[in-house]
Amino acid sequence: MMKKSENPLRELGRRERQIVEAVVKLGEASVSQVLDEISDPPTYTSIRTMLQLLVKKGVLQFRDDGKRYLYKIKANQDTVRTAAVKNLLATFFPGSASVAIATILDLVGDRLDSDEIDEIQQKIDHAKKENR
Amino acid sequence: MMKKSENPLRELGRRERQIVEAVVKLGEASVSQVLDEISDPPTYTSIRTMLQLLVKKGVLQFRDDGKRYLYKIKANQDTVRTAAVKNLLATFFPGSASVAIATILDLVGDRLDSDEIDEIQQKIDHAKKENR
DNA sequence: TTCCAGAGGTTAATATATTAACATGTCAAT
DNA sequence: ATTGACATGTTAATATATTAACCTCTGGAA
Repeated sequence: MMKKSENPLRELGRRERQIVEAVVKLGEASVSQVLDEISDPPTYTSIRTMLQLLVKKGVLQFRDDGKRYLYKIKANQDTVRTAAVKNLLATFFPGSASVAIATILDLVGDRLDSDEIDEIQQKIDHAKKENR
Repeated sequence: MMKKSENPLRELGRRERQIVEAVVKLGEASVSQVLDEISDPPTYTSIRTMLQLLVKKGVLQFRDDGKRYLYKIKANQDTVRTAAVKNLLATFFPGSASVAIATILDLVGDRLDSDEIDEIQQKIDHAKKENR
């Protein structure tokens, strides 16, 4: 039924979003790690409060790791990624996914290794076949 | 110099962001159009207030169109798109741009027309050459 | 001509996000 | 054993985002 907004990041305020994105990027993170990841951070305590809040909101979850907590996003990583991509396409590249891909390639194309290129090539070939 | 945060959307609250994204998606939009674009909208007046605020913050600009205003994002579209892609990659696909592309292809691959596929294919070929 | 729909101007109330103070516990090094 | 670094628990103050009321203006329909 897809309740609670299909995008786990849409309902967040500025700082909340920033913190969740840091956690997503790190995969799993302690308060300190989040603090280090943020460029214009508030105090340690403030970040802690936000992390707690995000847990209460159901966006993050946490577990014990010795004496500290490690936080990570509650939703499945693939779900999160897919939602992020969907939003990117719908908002910034409506009806032109190829331009989105072109933008990515322009940004990082020369840093892809051949394995990755092959992988993409396969997907393209598949798309070609589907489309024929 | 890249002041004022390299990403024009990073500093925004929940609703602010939602409204800016609607404007970006529409390219240029009136208050009513933004209202129609939002799934859980507040009142017309509230949206108007937010649009004004976003203009004051320098995120949007507006112009007369007969008796109403049309709003659009202030930054160059290409800048906005690039920033969005950069953020997507850094946050959700760190070090794996190819997975990002694969995700896009999985989402819309079967809806790409052959022109678009060719375009992507060219970019891939180019990347292959660069990488050799 | 009157009236209504739909636009913008201004200002204030409210809700929420954000920050952080203060207190306590624990472990490791001295 | 004491101290300092680093962690959490709790609670409150503050800033900001968000909502919307109330007003005027204008053009077209009745």
